[in-house]
Amino acid sequence: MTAGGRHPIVAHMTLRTRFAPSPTGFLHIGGVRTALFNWLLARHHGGQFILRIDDTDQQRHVEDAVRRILDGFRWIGIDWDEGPEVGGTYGPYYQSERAELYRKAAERLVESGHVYRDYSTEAERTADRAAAEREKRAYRFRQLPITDEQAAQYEAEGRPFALRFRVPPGRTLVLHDLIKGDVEFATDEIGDFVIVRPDGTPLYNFASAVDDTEMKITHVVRAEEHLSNTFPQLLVFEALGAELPAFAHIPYVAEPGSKAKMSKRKIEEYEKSGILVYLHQYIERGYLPEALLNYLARLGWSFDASQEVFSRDELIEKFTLDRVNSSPASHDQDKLFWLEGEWMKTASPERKLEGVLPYLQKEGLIADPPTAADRERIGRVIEALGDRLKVFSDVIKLGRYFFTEELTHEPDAVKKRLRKDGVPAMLAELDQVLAETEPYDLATLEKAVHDYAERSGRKMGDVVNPLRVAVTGQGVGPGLYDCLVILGRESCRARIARTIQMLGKA
RNA sequence: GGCCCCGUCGUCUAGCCUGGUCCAGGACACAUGCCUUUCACGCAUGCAACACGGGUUCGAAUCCCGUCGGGGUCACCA
Repeated sequence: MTAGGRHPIVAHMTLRTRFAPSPTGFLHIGGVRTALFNWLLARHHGGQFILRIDDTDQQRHVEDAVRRILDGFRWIGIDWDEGPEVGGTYGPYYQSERAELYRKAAERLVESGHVYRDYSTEAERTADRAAAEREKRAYRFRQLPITDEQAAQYEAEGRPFALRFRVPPGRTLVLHDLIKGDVEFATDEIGDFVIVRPDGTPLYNFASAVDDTEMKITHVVRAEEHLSNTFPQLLVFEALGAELPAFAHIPYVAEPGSKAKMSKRKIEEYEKSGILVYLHQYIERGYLPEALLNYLARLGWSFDASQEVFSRDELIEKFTLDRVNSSPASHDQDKLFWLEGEWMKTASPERKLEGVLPYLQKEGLIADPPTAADRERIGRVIEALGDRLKVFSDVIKLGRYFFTEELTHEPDAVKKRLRKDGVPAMLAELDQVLAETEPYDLATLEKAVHDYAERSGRKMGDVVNPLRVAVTGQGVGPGLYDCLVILGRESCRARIARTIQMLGKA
């Protein structure tokens, strides 16, 4: 038996891909990337992308988790043709609502003899597994010998049973994976696997194959940890007499600086070192969706030897599976951040203003809703910040002082720029310069400060830097004259006075 | 442990299928310099890799074998 065609992308049929998240916790960027590859493949070929919720294993709080997943996709710009909220002709799209479909499929497999009732208990299986381990042989579940009388008796007792797939011995399965190439797997390596629990709920390897068949999925693109799982699924497809989809197993996303898969247990550790692994963390920090989309697409995929920056449309146009790498890629926070900066450069002032708003409001630095004056000031701050603003939340770190009269001096900057002989006296003179500069605008201020430097025989750096720290409290930031103008004369003079006072005290 | 996948600069990758144009190209990061009032941006330069060992060949990152390393999977999880 072989799976997938050699020319799997067939023109006459519509290409259909799917992403099937289980609604537990948050969306991981590795998961988003898997969804993205599915989506790009569908969009590139004018096909459909389906969202299916794999919720066979849990009951509560599913709706909330699903909503978070959906919101995440909407944010990054991945839309789905069928699935939750939009419906579709092959629904329902929640596995928990597809019980009847699974039951029918299981029934067919029982009738055709591919599946049998397993009355084993957990204790028995545990013992067998332990025995196998002791004897250093692999544990593979096989049907226990059972007499007709026993079977009849169990049935009469109403003894619970699971449905197991009878794996044919001695066969070699071949998968023509679109990324990994041909992969062979011996059925002797596969134990008889459970397809339906005693309570009637289906298991992944079965439900997945049934759904992919029913939903007419043509291309299964998923993370490579499913590669081994594919073989039992192949058996299910075959037993069902279903047409096989093509498979593409993409490498997983490894943790930064390593080839190890990102681990849920290390999330806190990652966050401490500035590594974000959940989609919502990027949203909360004010990343641009196109930057993350660009980054995720490039992780394990490339178009040519040089292009790094891709718009959404360009990705759709250029994405093909044959350019997907077959080895794992580790998450690179620095590269993402660089891409973020590249995309932020393309954002309009209006968009930046809207993006920055929530952070200022959360900090109580502007009114909610913002006043016209707030908007006006934010616009000027954004312009002054320029390329320094990489993610929206940076507005707090970089520009807090524009929105509050509280002046907190950064210790390092004070030490470097203000703790020098003659600085308080110079600041007092500069205060006079600011007081007398008329009009109080960029060009005039610049000339005034220049003249002062010349007059007092100082280098520009020795004037400008202390003055910056005096009015902003920070050693780095936008151009000094931008700061002076945005802050305004009165505020600047007040800040200088406070700085002189502070220097006198310490 | 069995089986399966993977192995090019620190990282993302191009090149590998169809051996020579590769003393291995691009990007991020890092370093230095320029620009500049700081930082960011921009520009220039630099650092830096074919996991190892055999073989095939006139010639190997590219083909073959082995070793080592990393990962996945062996569930009534997905």
